[in-house]
Amino acid sequence: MSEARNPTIREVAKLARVGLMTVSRVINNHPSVRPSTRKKVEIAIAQLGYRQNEAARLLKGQRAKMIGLIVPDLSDAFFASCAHTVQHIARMHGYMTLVVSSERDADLEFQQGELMASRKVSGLLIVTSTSRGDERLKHLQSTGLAIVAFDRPLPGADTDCVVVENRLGAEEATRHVIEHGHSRIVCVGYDEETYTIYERIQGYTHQMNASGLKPEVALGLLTFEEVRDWVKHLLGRTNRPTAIFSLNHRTAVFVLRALAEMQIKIPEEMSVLGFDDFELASVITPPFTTVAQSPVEVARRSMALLLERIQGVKTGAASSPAKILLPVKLMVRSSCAPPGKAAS
Amino acid sequence: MSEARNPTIREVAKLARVGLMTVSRVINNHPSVRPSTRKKVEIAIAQLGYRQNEAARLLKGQRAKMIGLIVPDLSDAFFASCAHTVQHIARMHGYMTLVVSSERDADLEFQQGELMASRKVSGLLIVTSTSRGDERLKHLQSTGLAIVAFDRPLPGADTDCVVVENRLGAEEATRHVIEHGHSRIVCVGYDEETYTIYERIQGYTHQMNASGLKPEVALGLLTFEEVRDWVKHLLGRTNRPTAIFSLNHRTAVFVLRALAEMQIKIPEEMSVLGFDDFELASVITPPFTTVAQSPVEVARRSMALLLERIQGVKTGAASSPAKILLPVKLMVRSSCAPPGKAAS
DNA sequence: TTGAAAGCGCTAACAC
DNA sequence: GTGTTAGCGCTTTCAA
Repeated sequence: MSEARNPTIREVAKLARVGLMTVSRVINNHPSVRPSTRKKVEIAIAQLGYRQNEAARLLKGQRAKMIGLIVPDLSDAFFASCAHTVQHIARMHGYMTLVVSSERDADLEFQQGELMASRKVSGLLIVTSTSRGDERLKHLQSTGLAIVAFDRPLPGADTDCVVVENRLGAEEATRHVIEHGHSRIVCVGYDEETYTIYERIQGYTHQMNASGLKPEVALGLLTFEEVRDWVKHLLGRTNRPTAIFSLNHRTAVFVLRALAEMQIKIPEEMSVLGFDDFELASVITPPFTTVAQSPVEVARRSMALLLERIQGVKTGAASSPAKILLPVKLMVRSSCAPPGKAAS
Repeated sequence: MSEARNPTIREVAKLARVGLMTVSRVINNHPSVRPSTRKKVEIAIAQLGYRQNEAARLLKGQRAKMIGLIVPDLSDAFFASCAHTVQHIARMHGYMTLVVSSERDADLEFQQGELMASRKVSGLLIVTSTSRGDERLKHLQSTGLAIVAFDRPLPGADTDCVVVENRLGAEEATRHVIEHGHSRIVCVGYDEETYTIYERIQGYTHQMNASGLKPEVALGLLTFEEVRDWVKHLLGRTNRPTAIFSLNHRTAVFVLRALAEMQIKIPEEMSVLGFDDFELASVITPPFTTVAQSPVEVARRSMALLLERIQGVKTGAASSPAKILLPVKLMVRSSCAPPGKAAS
């Protein structure tokens, strides 16, 4: 139990034979310190292995060198990748990252956001699970906290925001299927409350209508069993759909599993494609066509915005919120083909 | 900019018409407060929406209601799942979670661990990337910090530790292949420095030897290209191996990809199995046989230990370190079969 | 059982 | 350019 107490600013001052404030100024890069003095202090700091005590700074009203990250589900590959990148960049800039899974619960999200704010984080990065109309988190902004929403805008959004071209991506995917000659294309997803899904539905619907086809959207399929039953039902229909477009990863996996279980051949008997790429998409049989978005890029841009905003808050410049729209990419693989005879 | 300053203990005291200390005692559940007094204070607290200022507590030498989590790579599905669970449980107990990816860099890991300690986290949960002989992190323990290692023990370990039956799992997997009639079974992984891989190699080797077969281990295959070349070389050998056992997820995916690219049929022309289960293992063709471990369970047990230890540190009881060994499960699917003619 | 005083390590405001 | 003073909100010590 060698209670090696950390050296304080006072000890540094004594060793460098200067006043407390001089040390403080050196630490905070205040300009008005003579270079020679600065040198002395820096040497003392190095010698003692001095490090700032954040608690003391906080008590004086400063913000912590921490940023908060709230995502719906940290065990989701997409968000995990975002978190990884966020944390990495944060570290590069001297911040640590407080991470929370909101479990897709708006109340929890709000409560944890407040908690982070009360911990004086410098900024908040958030993939919201609130629905339209829930603007509770926004008020944190007025306390001078930098906030960036990503993947989905914060309702009533006047925060910086980074999202991808969900609508365009879904349109392109739908067009891709249509160009293969399909006309009965259904799309599946859970929960149109979620901004991303909602947007993708819009894209899908728009493209279907533009091509004179009738859109058909299935929602609320949360478990594998539900998806399987739905697929089964689908296959039994007269004039059954010949293509399935899944609006999110989870559902895509369920569809694939269900189809495999029923020994339906992809793409001969059913074309399938999904939104959200995944590592094994090109490894599975057949290689799965998806709309890919880059979690790394989303996180990178979000952090850049946040860091800027943190600077800005410091210098008092509350510029108007930035809106960044990132491209997606249709990864054409082999799960789409012209509708086969079996399906006609 | 409604600078709604948080109420302080002083204001609560004034409102409740008691001294500062009484409020402090109520907050900290100190026994010697008359129930009636306590009541008054509690009402005042509720009325003002008072919350403790952690910075001030820290300054007085208390620990933060935070725990630190260090993993090699947060974007890895296994660790992401661990992080999710850790964070969840931490939250349930009133802690926030500081997360760091060490990028498999021992120096970074150490540095971030120290940083967390200087932030006065209550406990540290860590999947180390240090190799045998690097005991730098251990000294943090002597400052009274609760530490639990999981997935891998901390070198020179006298910390609590939660790991899985890597050795037994590898043995069982190897036996499974042998029972299918294979005799030329190679195993692949990256880096035998990593504890888990090392253990699995031991298990594989032990079982091979026990069955009178010659073990063959390929290591250091980090990129897809390297794996592909290795697989290609393997297939060209006279008396080529008939089964590949991958010791980690990443390599397994590469092997699968390489085999698919070369149009080698699994399991007819090559049996394959891997350590570490993944969501799509049962969806891909053919369903992939793996040794599964539960990240949720690993994280759950680790957090339980950490929470206990935090309590213990508080009450001064430094019990001897717990070592927990969690079972793994061989998920028999269809990627292993008796060696075919093509391979003989 | 309760309260008053001291000070944790730092920085903002003001002197020099 | 540099030092001195006064707290930030809390808990620890000691006195009542």
